[in-house]
Amino acid sequence: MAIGIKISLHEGLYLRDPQETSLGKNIIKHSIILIDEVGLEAFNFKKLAKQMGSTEASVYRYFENKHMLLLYLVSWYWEWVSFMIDMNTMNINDPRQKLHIIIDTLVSASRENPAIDYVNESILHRIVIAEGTKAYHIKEVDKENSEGFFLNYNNLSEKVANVISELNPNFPYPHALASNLFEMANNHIYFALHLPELTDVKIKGDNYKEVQEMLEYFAFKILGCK
Amino acid sequence: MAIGIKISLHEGLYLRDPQETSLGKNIIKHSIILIDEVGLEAFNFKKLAKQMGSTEASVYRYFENKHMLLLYLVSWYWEWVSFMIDMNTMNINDPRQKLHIIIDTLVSASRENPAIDYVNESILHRIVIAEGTKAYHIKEVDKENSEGFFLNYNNLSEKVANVISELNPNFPYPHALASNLFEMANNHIYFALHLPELTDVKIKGDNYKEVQEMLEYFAFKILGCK
DNA sequence: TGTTCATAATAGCAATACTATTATTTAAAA
DNA sequence: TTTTAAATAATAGTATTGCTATTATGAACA
Repeated sequence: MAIGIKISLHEGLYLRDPQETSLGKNIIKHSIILIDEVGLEAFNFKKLAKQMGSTEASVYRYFENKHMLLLYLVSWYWEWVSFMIDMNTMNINDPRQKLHIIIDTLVSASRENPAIDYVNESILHRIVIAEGTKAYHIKEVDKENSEGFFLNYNNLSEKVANVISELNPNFPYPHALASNLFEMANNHIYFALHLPELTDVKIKGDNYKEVQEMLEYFAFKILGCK
Repeated sequence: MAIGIKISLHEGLYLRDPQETSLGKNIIKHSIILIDEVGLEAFNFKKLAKQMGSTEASVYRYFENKHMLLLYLVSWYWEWVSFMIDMNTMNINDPRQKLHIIIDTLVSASRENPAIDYVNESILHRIVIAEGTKAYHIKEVDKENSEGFFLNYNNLSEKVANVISELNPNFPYPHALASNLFEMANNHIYFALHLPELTDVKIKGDNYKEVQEMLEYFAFKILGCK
């Protein structure tokens, strides 16, 4: 099943492209597992190196620090979602149906057939849910945004905003609705699992159906078509 | 203007109640200023102690670590918002009008007349916007939630959910809409200032009018009353 | 007047976030 | 096949962070 996909990410995110070498791929693979396991705060390059049988200094030759590694992983995730949306909406013209597919992809991107063996999309999804906002809630946000470090997220927002505007050209907040759908999808999965007082949906096993239904309710109601 | 308000917070948040001593109040005051200035990542107790002319060890006798201090500040903020909502909706019965006031309070809580001299509500609002989600995006979230560390946020969510249900008893997602309004309010202020591609609203000076209008549009449209 | 309590001052230690240096392996070029 | 370059491993080291312990000072109070 390993099709030859290469997720394209901003060069400024890394010092050496991890997708080019086996050590690089190993860093990606194990960092996903380890961040999920211990959380971003307790995660560091020494533990990562130990776990993958390499050295701290070697990891540092790929990523400047753990913030950049997180940003890389999060960007990877959104680029992956964007790619899945493109695949799933191919040949579909009805914007209404496109938005349905976008929402479906948002909550279930992690369950799609894995095409890249060194990335466990399902665990990566958990990381984005739990740690994703830390990638841009930083003092250097303006500088990093101006350098294009958040392009994958920005582009996806633009893409979904276009579908929204197609569906309802008079809707005044297409970008806000787009980014709100992303945030809501992740937040309410997190809430359902950890802070149930903050939501009304439940998750059984890996069934995100209620989250998906809620997003559809919100999106189509806001857009005045339902 | 200093009315004798005491914001009531969960005892588990601190080791010693900072509201009880002048050193404690100083810790609150200066931590707000310093976190805003350098960001949560670069903030630590040594710098805080230095800035306020005290010692690291003294700060540690009030808060277990910087996570707990952040949680304290965030809880303080939400309790303050909750208090303001209660004040502003006193004697108002129409749930529709209540929701208007809630949204207004959410975006402008920081501009209200400051009643507690050692807390700069306006700066605290910036901290909650920029660092707030880090308070509950942690590995220990389940344990801390079960100990009631997020009660202020949970209670506010419940309060607003009740108003929503009053307004539209058939609406299936009152808690989700409530928490989404909180998150959206803060996110889109942050986006407008730092990641403008992710929103459609603009902020001029300290005028959050467009954010407020958007929240009203979303809330009332979703609830089917507009 | 003595006792208790909070804070200040200082020190110290283990872990973190990096950087530098050298040695070894691998892999491509001549 | 040898040379050379590049990537990685091994090791060490430094500055900062996160936190604890010890003692001294001063205020409060009984």
